[in-house]
Amino acid sequence: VTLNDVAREAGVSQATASRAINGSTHGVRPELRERVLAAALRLNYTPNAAAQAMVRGRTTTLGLIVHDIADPYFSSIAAGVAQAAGMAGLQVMLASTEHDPAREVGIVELLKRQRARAIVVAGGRLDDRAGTADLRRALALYRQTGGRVAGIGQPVLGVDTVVVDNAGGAAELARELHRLGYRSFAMLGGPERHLTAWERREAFLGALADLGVDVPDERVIPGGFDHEGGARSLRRLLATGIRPEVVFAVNDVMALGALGAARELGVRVPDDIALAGFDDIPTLRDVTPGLTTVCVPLVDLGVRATELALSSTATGVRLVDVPVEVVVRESTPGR
Amino acid sequence: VTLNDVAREAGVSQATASRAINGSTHGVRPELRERVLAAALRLNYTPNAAAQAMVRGRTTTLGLIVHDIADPYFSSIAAGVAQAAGMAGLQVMLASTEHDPAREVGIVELLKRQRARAIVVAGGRLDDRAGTADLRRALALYRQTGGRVAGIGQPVLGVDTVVVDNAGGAAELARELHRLGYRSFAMLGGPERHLTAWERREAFLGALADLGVDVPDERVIPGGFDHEGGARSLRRLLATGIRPEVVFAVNDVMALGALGAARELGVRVPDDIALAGFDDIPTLRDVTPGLTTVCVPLVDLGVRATELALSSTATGVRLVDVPVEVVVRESTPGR
DNA sequence: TTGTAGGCGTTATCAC
DNA sequence: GTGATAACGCCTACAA
Repeated sequence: VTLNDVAREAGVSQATASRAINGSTHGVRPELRERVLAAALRLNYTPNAAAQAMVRGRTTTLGLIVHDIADPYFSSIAAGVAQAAGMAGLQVMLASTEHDPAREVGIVELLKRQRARAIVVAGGRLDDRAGTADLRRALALYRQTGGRVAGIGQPVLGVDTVVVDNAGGAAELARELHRLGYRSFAMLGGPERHLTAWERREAFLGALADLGVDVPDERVIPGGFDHEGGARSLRRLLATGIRPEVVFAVNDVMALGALGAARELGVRVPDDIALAGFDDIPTLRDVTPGLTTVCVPLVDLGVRATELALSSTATGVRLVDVPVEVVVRESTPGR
Repeated sequence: VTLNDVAREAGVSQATASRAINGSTHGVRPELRERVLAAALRLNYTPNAAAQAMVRGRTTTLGLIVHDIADPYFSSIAAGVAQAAGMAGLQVMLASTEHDPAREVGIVELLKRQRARAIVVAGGRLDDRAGTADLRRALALYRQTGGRVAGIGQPVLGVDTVVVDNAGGAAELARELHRLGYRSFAMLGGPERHLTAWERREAFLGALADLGVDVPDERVIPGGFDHEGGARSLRRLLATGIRPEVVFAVNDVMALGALGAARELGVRVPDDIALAGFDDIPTLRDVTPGLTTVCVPLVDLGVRATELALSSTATGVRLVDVPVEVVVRESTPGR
């Protein structure tokens, strides 16, 4: 059922029907207006968004690319994006890449096809030339067609980015732990080439070095960026016989994995070993002991990235720095 | 940049260009094909999905309606939907209603406008005539235009539904707790009119009654269906001076809220009071003590609902029953 | 205020 | 095999 049908049913021209239903309230007599609306209702008419998009040349879709929507980190960001997009009258097209870098490019191309108004890329980047370069290229092409883009994390995609102060947060955390009296550290460092993990590792180690504390390489355990990765890394660490006073996992999900592993091994947190994470995901409110971490305003990240994308221009790359804040909880009582 | 541009650039007709790029590989000489593809690449051409959708009369979009994407219950379901939709070559349009029932109707209408292929409604329903009726009507109208729909939860929307066995799970949980030796119960019952909450409450109480255990009304505390609701309800319960042996919160998120409240009040779980929830959200893996609950296969719910929607027909309502399973953990050690 | 007509980018049905 | 040409459903000058 098309606008044409409605017009005929109401006994008016298509133009009038169009104006009555969607357009300029201005210019249509109330009586006709009523008649058209009634006809539309009677016929269960709904404007065809595709047709509208075509003639208007743009859609009201905003694409959101995440690695895994079930991860509280991403779902919090998604909540922010959904919120901000809603305010702007846009619909969110969610794409979960399941950590497959090749899919990201495919998704960008799809969004380009759809003429999506903007794209928010929320995934943390790996430092792999190939994958990132492909995505960069795809995004550049998309922008070339008038699309707007914003990233979250590191400014490595050649687009406007909400930059999380990973280095500052990690350094501050290191200093705080030092202040609490810890002197023997270890780290669950995540993937070697993962940019976020890398930034947090380097800053943490750097700050400790500035304080005269050295962390030998064997105390920096690489591994997955997820729950299981954290668990495995902690097991590996403890298996070496090393017993640091405090362990820093480069994100909360890993820290929680480590916490579970410690529990299984009968290692008490924080009595036997202190533990800290990064992100302050909402899950933490339910965890005992409360996990010391660096609070990243996740929902806000989504909101800001959306706003950034919508206000972005075809040229130039803007960066928005987001401050983070150390939150000390029971998992690092000090000594 | 349109197909026309590409055709001109390649020196062929628009029809040929179309065939070369998208269509029937059959019918275009390899040489021309190459030329067209090269031109398309050079011009950064991307087919306009809106135009395609219009002429084809349908899209590859699947709508997903949830109350709050940041809630682990919904984000797990969303992961399942995303997965299944991906398999079927569809894109997921995520809509978060933020618990606003009026928005649901708006979203359905939007999806109808978009000519979305299907819609999955994941939100638990309130037993409010008005809200549900409006949504029912909107969905019926959508289906009338050829759209496919599946719901998750209770079959009250007049559409194919993945039905969670709330009653069976709650009853089984009651029996299990009884078997563990508990005789004094209380319940954090959620909203009075919330269907899911209602089913779980009734079944739990019914099963206990069958076992000869009575739960006085003052031990069934109504409240919000969320974290804060659980916390408040537990506080209210304890404030009355009642000290049940075990408390059943009608969902895990509420149970976690209650757990936090108990902790604040210095009430130990499970030593002073045992606690059980419902859903088995992923968050639970990180919580101590391990929470006894009824496991609902959340991701699977999303997958099945998606499949159900895609295979649904214009007429008739099919129901898919999903079994649930009681999982006993440390929060109910028995007595 | 209302109607007419052209065009948005594709695909598909025809002839050639 | 390839190329005109007619839809698809809607919006919007422009004309009346």
